[in-house]
Amino acid sequence: MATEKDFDVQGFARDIHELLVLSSLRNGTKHGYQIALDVETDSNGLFRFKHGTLYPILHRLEGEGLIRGSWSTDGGRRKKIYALTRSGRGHLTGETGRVQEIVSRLMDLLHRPDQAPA
Amino acid sequence: MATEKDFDVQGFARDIHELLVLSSLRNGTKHGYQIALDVETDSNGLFRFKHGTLYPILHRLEGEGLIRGSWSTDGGRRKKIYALTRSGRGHLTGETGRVQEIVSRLMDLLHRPDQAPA
DNA sequence: CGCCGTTATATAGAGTGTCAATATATAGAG
DNA sequence: CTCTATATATTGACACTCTATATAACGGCG
Repeated sequence: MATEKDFDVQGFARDIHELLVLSSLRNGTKHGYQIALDVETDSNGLFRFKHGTLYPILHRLEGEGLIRGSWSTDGGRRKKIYALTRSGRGHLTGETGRVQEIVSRLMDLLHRPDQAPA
Repeated sequence: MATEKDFDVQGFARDIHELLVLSSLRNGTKHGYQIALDVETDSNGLFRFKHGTLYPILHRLEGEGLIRGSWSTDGGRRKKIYALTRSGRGHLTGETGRVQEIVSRLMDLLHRPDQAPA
């Protein structure tokens, strides 16, 4: 009985972005722009967010209760500071494991040695 | 000079499907329907193709010269038998390496231990 | 021998999400 | 005071998957 949610490429790509955001928030609260900068730095430029991609993700995650944002007008420039919720932290752990599992089974398939055809 | 094509989530999802097809063809020629069945079997049901997803991919790969298809009316029922081209085999090797690199850097980021905030 | 499920390929339309471009607004440099 | 960087947000174009439908022939069953 495969209770586990079955694989879906579309959702997989979306999950990667979400996990990058969640994971970036593990180390403390940040505003959106900072998340984008940090993800780019931490991945040595491999992963980067476009504005038009990042903000919808942030709103989606907030709507799901995985992060919580609060406005800060500190210094005059408004920023929306995001914090990882308890639920978000759990989601990060669980989904990371799920992605790890999928990725390892994918690479296993791709690296499987050639077999003689029946 | 980062010659390497930079990461793109959308293309990444597409690549996974393409690699599954290419990889399935390593072991010999197959028609589309058979590829779908084999991928599902080989991945223990984790990865599976919908008809509306598979055929466009097959046509795309054929257009790029990575696979070559030829019609077989053996027995009456028409099948389009696909074979991996030399170029396709090279692509499979190269892209598998690239995907491996990306996922390993992704998992590295996600598993990176929490750091004390500055 | 006609009915129907399986094999087999194909396309159209809907849905979802990324991406490029643009808009707004403030702080700080020159 | 203008220009760039910081900072958030939305809109429309585009790409790709997914659902549903169409076509067609094989094989089992009554």
